[in-house]
Amino acid sequence: MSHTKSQRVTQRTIAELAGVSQATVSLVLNGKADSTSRIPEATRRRVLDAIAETTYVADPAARSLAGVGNDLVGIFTYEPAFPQETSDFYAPLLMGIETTAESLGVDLLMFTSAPIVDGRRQLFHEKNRLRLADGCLLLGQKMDTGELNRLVDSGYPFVAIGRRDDPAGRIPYVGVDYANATSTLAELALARGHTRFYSLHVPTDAESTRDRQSGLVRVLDEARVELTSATTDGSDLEAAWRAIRKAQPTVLIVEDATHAHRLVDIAVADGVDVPNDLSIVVLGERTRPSERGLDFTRLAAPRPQLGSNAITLLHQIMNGSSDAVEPLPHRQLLECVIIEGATLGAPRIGSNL
Amino acid sequence: MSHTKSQRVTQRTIAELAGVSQATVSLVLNGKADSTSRIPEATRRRVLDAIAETTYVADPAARSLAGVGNDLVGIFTYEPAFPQETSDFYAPLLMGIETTAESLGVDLLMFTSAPIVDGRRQLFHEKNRLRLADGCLLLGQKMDTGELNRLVDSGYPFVAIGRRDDPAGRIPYVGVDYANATSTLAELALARGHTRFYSLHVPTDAESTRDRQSGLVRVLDEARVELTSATTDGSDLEAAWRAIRKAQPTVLIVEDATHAHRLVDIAVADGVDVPNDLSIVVLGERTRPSERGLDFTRLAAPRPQLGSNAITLLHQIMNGSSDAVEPLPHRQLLECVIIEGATLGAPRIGSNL
DNA sequence: AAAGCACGGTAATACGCATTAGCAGTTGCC
DNA sequence: GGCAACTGCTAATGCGTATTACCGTGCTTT
Repeated sequence: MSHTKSQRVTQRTIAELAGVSQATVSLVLNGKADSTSRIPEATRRRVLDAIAETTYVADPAARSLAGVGNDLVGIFTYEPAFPQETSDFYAPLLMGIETTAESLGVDLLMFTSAPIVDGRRQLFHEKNRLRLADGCLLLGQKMDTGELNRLVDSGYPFVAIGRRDDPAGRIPYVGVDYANATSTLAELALARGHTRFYSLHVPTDAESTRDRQSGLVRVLDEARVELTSATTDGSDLEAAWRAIRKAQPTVLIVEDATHAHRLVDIAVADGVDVPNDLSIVVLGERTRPSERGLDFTRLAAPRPQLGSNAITLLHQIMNGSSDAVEPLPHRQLLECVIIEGATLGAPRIGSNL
Repeated sequence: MSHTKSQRVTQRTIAELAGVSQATVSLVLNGKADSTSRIPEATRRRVLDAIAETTYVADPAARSLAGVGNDLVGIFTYEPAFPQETSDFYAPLLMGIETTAESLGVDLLMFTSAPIVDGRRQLFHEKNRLRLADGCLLLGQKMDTGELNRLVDSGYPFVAIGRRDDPAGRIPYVGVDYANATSTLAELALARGHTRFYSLHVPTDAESTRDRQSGLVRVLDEARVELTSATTDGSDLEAAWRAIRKAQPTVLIVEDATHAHRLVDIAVADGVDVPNDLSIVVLGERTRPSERGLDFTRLAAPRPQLGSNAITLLHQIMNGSSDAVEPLPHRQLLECVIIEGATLGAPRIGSNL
C-alpha cells in the first residue's frame, strides 16, 4: 500500500544485481544441488553477496503458494489466551510450545481474528485463516468433535491438546492421563482410611472431566466405597457446601482449583477444619498458591511438556516423519504428577462436619 | 505433500459447481459491485450455495500474493514471553494486544524462531522473517537504536512498546510516562516529610530506567533534597542493603519489584520495620501480591492499554490512516497509575535504621 | 436498420517463488 | 572427429486469488 511497487526486493531484484536469472537465485537460496542443476561457487557467491547488500527475504505467501512450507505453526485457542483468568491455564502450555518452537525454528501464529460466539472462538468461519500456517495446535478444554473431524478430512495437519474422544482414532492429540492420576489419588485417600467420598466437578462433559470421574469411580467401585457426586459451575458454592455438609463425606474431591479455594474459605467460616474435619483433594488446573497459604493435595498436569510434545508431534506430521527418527505416536497421554499437599489427612471420628 | 492434487477446494472448484468462471467467484466473494462488473442476485446465489456445499476457504497465501494484505501483525519479544519470570511482564501487554487484535480482525505472529544470543533474540539475522507479517510490534525493555533505525529505513511498519530515545523522531512508539509518575511519587514522599532519599535501580541504561531517574532527580533537585543512588542487578541484595543502612535514608525508592520484595525480607530480618523505620516506594513492573501480604506504594503502568494502543497505531500505519479517522500520534506516552500502598509512611525520628 | 448502450460475464494477467525441461557450450572417450 | 556426457544456466510453468480489459447479447434509440 504505502510501498511503491519498485520498493519491494524480490528474487528478480537480486537476479539483476547478480546478473543471473530469477531461477538461479531461487536455486541458490534453496541449496538445490541436484545433478540436474548445479551452481558453481563463483555464481553462488555473487548471488549471496547481492542478497547481503539488500534486505531481501522471501515472501512467505509466495513460498506457501509455491507449495513449500513456511515453518509457521498456528495456535488456535478457543478462548482468549492472555486475560488473567485463562492465562494461568494457557501460559504454561504456551511456554512449552514457545521453547520448543524456538528449537524447531518455527514461528507461532495466533489466530486471534476468529470471531467469538458465546465466549468461544469459532474454528470454521467465513474468512478461516488456518491455512496461513503449515499446521495448527488446538488448545481448549472442550472442542467440537464434528469440527475436528472436518479438519481431519481436509487433510490439514493439526494436533489437539487434551485427550479427544474419537473412536475412529483419527484425531491426533497429546493429553493428560487424568483417569489414572485420579485413581491414584483415590487410592491414596482409601489407604488413609477414608470411607465416604464426595466429588464436586464442573458441569461440562469435556473429556478431561469425564476421565477424572471414571478414574475415581473405577477405584471406588472396586473398593465398594460410597461416592456422592455433584456438579457446580461455581456460581453458588454456598449451596454446594450445604449439600456437602449434608452428605458428611470424609474426603472431598474438587475438580476446579478456584472452587476449592473458595470452598475452604466457606468451610472455615462454617467452623470446619481442613483437613482435620474434612480432607480435600483437588483435581484441577489453574492452581496458584492459596491466599491462605493452603497447600492442596492435588494433581498437576505437566503442561509445559504437554505443549512441547504437541508441537513436536505436529512438526513431525507437517514435515513427514524423517525415516531417521522414530515416528511419534499420534495419540499421547502424559502422566500427571501427584502433589502431596497438606489437605489429605486421615478421617476423624466425630468430625466437626 | 499428503494431499492429492484434486483434494483442495479452490475457487475453480466452486466455479465449476456453479457453472461460472473463477473470476466470477472471486467477484462474488469480494462483493465487488463496480459498475464495471455487476452480478445479478441469481448468480450470486448459485455461487454462494456452491460454497456452502463445500468447505471452501480462500487461501490466505494466494490472497496475500494477489496484493491484499493478510492482516498479520507480528510480535517480536526480545526475550521468550511465557516463562514465569517474563510472563508477568508480557502477559498484560499481550492481553491488551490480543483483545484489540480481535476487534481489528488481525492475527498475531510471534517470532519465536529468531536466534537467541546472550539471552536476547536477534531482530536481524540470516533468515529474518519479519516480512511474514504486514507490520510488527516490538516488545522488550531495551532495544538497539541502530536496529530500530535500520527498520525505519527499510520502510517496514512497526511500533515499539516503551519510549525510545530518538532525536530524529522517526521511531513510532507507545510508552509510559515514567518520568512524570516518578516525580509525582517523589513529591508524595516530600509531602510526607522525607528528607533523605535513596534510589536503588537496575544497571541497564534503558529509557525506562533513565526516565524514572530523571523524574526523581528533577523533583529532588528542585526541593534541594539529598539523593543517594545505587544500582544492583539483584545478585547481591545483602550488599545493597548494607549500603542502604549506611546511608540511612528515610525513604527507599526501588525500581525492580522483585528486588523490593526481597529487600523487605532482608530488612525485617535485620530488625527494621517497614514503613515505620524506613519507607519504600516501588517503581517497577512485575508486581504481584507479596508473600508477606505487603502492599507496596508503587506505580503501575497501564500495560494492557499500552498493548492496545500500540497495535491500534500499528494497524493505522499499516493501512494508511483512513481520512475518516483522526490520525493517531506516532509517539505516545501513557499516564502511569500511582498506587497508594502501605509502605510510604512519615519518616520517624530516631528510626531503627 | 444501424448505432449506441447497459448488462452479465469471461479471458488474461500479475503477484513472488519453486521446479522442471531443456538449451548452448564444453569436455571426455574411442 | 564424431558422439555422448556433462556443466551451468535459463525459459517456462504452476500455485490460488484479485482485477482489469474486453466481448457477446439483447434492448433502446434515431
